[in-house]
Amino acid sequence: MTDKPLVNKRGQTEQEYLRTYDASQFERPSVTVDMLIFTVVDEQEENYRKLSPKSLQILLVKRGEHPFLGQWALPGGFVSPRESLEDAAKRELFTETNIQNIYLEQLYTWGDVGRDPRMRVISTSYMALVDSSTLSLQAGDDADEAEWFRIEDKWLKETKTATENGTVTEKWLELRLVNAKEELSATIKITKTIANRIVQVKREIVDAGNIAFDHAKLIQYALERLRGKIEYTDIAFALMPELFTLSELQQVYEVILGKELLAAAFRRKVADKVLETNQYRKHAGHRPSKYYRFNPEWMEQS
Amino acid sequence: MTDKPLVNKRGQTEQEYLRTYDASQFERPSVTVDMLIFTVVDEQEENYRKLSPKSLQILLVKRGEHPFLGQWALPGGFVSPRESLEDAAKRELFTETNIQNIYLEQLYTWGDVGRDPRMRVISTSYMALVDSSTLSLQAGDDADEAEWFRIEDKWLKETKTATENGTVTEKWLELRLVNAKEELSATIKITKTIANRIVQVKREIVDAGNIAFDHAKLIQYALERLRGKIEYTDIAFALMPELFTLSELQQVYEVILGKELLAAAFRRKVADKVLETNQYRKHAGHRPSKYYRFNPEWMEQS
DNA sequence: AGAATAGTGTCTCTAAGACATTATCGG
DNA sequence: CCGATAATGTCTTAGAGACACTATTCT
Repeated sequence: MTDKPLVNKRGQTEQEYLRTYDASQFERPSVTVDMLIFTVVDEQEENYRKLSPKSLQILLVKRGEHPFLGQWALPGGFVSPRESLEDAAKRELFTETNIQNIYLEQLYTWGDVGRDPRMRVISTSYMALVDSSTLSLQAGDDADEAEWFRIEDKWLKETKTATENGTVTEKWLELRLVNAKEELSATIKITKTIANRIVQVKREIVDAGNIAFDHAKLIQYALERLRGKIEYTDIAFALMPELFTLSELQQVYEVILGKELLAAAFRRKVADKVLETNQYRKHAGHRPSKYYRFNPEWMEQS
Repeated sequence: MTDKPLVNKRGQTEQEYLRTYDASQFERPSVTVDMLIFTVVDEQEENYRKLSPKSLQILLVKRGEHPFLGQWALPGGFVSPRESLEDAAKRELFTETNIQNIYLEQLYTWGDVGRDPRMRVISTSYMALVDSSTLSLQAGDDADEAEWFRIEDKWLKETKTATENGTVTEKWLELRLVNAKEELSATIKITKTIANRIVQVKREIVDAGNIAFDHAKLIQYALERLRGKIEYTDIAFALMPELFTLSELQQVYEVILGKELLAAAFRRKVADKVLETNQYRKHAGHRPSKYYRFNPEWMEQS
């Protein structure tokens, strides 16, 4: 940088400083990544004319070791010294699903003390979105005891109280994760405090319902983020196969948002984001629908 | 939980397992928090009739030790074993500014290897928003070499290339941090890859321009998040004093978004979020403006 | 034929953009 | 009076919501 080497108060150059630096002087926490792997799958439908309803699913693994032995947890693991956080997330994703190159987004880093009874653990959660048609090729392979759960949440109750300089709103939610074999149900309390024009949100687990660690909280948070992001970005396409009909796309929006959308408005909204093909989905007992694909020219803002 | 205690494959109960657990078996990274502390201040204005223009500022500290000795860095420090991530952020904020109970939000966790030449460091960045009127009371106190910098960014150039199954957009930005005494200028490249309907964004420092570590990247990211959030949340109020005029509020939006807004539309938009007072800002060489305060009853969606 | 979805047309309503107009001060 | 900001009125435009209507298939 300059001709004269920079020295610190003890007269050391950078090389000297680094040579004598003791990296072990601070006690360090363990760092892990937790994966929130979502997909949307078709449920069974007996009436051949009707569209099969879709459901949002999340991947969990059964714990084979203490703590929380036998309970269900998010896939994840320790970040090794030589890999970046994102590489660790990709590695965990690959070992769990055998899939690469899918949508992956860092969500939040959970750093409360006491999250893990063994030691201090700080963990960063990543959300991955998988197209279920890719997935079905290798469902239930080597992964011991990894299973998909249908995910739903239910509003339970809400209270709002006035305080000296603002309000406090408490909201209770039930998070339900359902499988052919298992049914997990957790209760989470979300407290929103408004004081002195500052909004703060806190999440607490009221009942973990057989979900290990604080993972019920991480799942609820991810679901909220997924809902928020699907409205103003194009992440929904990461859940779709290469070719899809507009009705299928709309179903994906509906199952994530948990409400029905009007077809006319929906089609107007996505019109610029998709490209027509000349293929049709046929043999469905009703008018065939055109297949579309994602339009990569569509530039989302940012 | 049950009468028979759960045991793992080695026949251990949870108590036995935890007693024999070796917490030091994995090599662990250091974890730090980095603080992005923003405020909006009035610049000088000679014409007594005109409103003083506002500028967005960020707090930096001058490094007194290797590495990056003499360069400017974000305030921050190590997370200690007994405090949560958020507590660490609050502690750093307090030691740096003497302020508590302000807006604080976790932004992102940076986990690339080689971010710090001393050792593996993973750091979580937190954004804090400060009302500058509170701040002026204790500006430039004990904090050695902490200073506010006016922050601006400038679009430099953009390229868009078609690839096999999507597009790649590269955008170069200049980040300028200006002070009475110093002027830092960094260049950042943002690469946005769209492949197979999946969007990925990567940030790289092209020229760190006397900003320590990868902090230029963290600052640019925080600025982008601040811009995004001010549009769909009410965080702007965290930057305002208790009483403010609507023109002042509009100025804050304008300086953060970097564009002018139409007064009529702006007033319609914030009308429900504020409460009138019967006080006026006078002696300004023009029609007095009414003071408003934040309306805590205004519920933002979430 | 009829049950179902696919796809379009169009009216209404709301919110944002644009811009003109009035109000009010300090000098 | 003048220069400046404060505050409101109103026309236009864009987009979402609502809903009716037409098109097309398979058993």
